[in-house]
Amino acid sequence: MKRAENEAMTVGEVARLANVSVRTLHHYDEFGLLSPSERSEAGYRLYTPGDLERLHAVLAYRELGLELGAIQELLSDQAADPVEHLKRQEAVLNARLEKLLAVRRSLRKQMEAVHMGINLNPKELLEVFGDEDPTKHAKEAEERWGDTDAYRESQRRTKGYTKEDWLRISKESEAIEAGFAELLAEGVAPTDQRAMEAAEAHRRHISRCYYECGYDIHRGLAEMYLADPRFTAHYEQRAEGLAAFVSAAIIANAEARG
Amino acid sequence: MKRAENEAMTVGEVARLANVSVRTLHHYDEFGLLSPSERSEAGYRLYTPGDLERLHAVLAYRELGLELGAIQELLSDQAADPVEHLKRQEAVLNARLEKLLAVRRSLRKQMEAVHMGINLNPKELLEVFGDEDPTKHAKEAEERWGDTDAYRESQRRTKGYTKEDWLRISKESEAIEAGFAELLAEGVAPTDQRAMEAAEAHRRHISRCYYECGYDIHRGLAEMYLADPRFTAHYEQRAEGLAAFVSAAIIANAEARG
DNA sequence: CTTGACCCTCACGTAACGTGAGGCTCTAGG
DNA sequence: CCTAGAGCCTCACGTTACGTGAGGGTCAAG
Repeated sequence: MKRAENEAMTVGEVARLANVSVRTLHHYDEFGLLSPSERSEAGYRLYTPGDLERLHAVLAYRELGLELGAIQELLSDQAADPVEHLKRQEAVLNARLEKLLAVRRSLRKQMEAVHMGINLNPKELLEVFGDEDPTKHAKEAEERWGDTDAYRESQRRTKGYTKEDWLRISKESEAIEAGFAELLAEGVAPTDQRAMEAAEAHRRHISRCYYECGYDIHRGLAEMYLADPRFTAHYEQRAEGLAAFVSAAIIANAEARG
Repeated sequence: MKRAENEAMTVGEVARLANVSVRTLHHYDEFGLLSPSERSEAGYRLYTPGDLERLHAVLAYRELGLELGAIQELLSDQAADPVEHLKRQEAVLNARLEKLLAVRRSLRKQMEAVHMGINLNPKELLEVFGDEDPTKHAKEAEERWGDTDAYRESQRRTKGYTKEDWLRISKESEAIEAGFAELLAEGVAPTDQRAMEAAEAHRRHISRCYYECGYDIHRGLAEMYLADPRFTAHYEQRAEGLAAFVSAAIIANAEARG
């Protein structure tokens, strides 16, 4: 057992986990996109958790149709912190989603046309494919992204966060959580007006600082706070029952306003 | 001007229209997937409207990630009428959409984790990519589709439409349209209860026979009936003002129930 | 009758792996 | 201890869906 203290995984294990082929991992290694940080004495590739994280980013970008070279550039971009990557990924993904939705609209229009015995002319149907696929050939990806609404939107919110900004954001979330904890301590019900206001503040905070968070998405977060022990723990370590309280408040708020 | 009566288009024109490269069209020709039905005396490829229709189907399937060989099989499948193709495309597309939405959920979870200072373990993040991409390697596509919820759902509705079924469906839409026309003739307002019931019947008819049609999608159809002259004409030829009436009734119904 | 925009047919290049070939390495069982 | 089988290694050529010229006709305009 030359494997680093049970930490590292072999190619096969990683491949199964990420549902990619071993060859793919070899390829990424060869390409220099993802080289395992360790090797066993026998020369076996050993992937650390850190490597897995990188792999995750790679796969996320790949899923969005970026070329390996472009992915490499993005991942080696020093100026980009993890949140930046996540935002980029979401921006590209949103563009991709919009495209697919457009295709679906076109499909439904065709079905409706058949339904009504109408002949659509092929030219107009082809137009759906006309708007450039924003994920293809993503050289100068930065520029391209500037072209998508989603990215502009995302950028508009995050334009040049400075250290002070981050400090302020972190203080804000602190204040919001503290607010929840206080209400809980006072014995206020999560369906109370004040709890719902706290939930709304939480939602708006996310929307301002991270991503557009509608009521349905917010509801999803509420569920996760209870379903995922790590998120639960985050709240529980401040006060017992806080996770459930926050979750309930968010849901009540979503019901009321969403 | 050897071009067949102004009907056919050259590669370049088609390429621009469909936003693909000329080479791509050459490739499809060479591959036998889409050979223009005509050639000019000089040997220029000339695409007829029929060819454009086929190209549209090809691009739709391609957009969904199918391989050219698979697309060819599908398009040469005699047993499949146009509606069948559209349904297949929608089924695959829905699977693709679900996948992307899953990735987006994962991204948001990560952002939320950063937001809360939590460390997600890479293994679980990789799991998002774990569920097979239903569009990849679409040999025996039929079988694979049988694996996606969307397709089962779609199939469940359409299982073995016979000629009588089609006749019944066509009679149903006839009846629905006649119902609208009658209400219009009686001078009933589109916001009237009876008009909204007709709209609801229309929506349910589509849902039963074609695809899941929610209120928002239905609203989209209503807009299209006014925006696209061919759809407008379809209703107007039955009665003047019918297109606007149907459209208004659908919207009223969606507002009320959606 | 030339010029520029298109078109043709080869034909080789590329990206992201797939698919063996030939050969170590590791762990469980006899 | 030894062997089988599953897993790993490094070449290295194959594949898909085009990209990218090369070399050479075609066509409408001036």
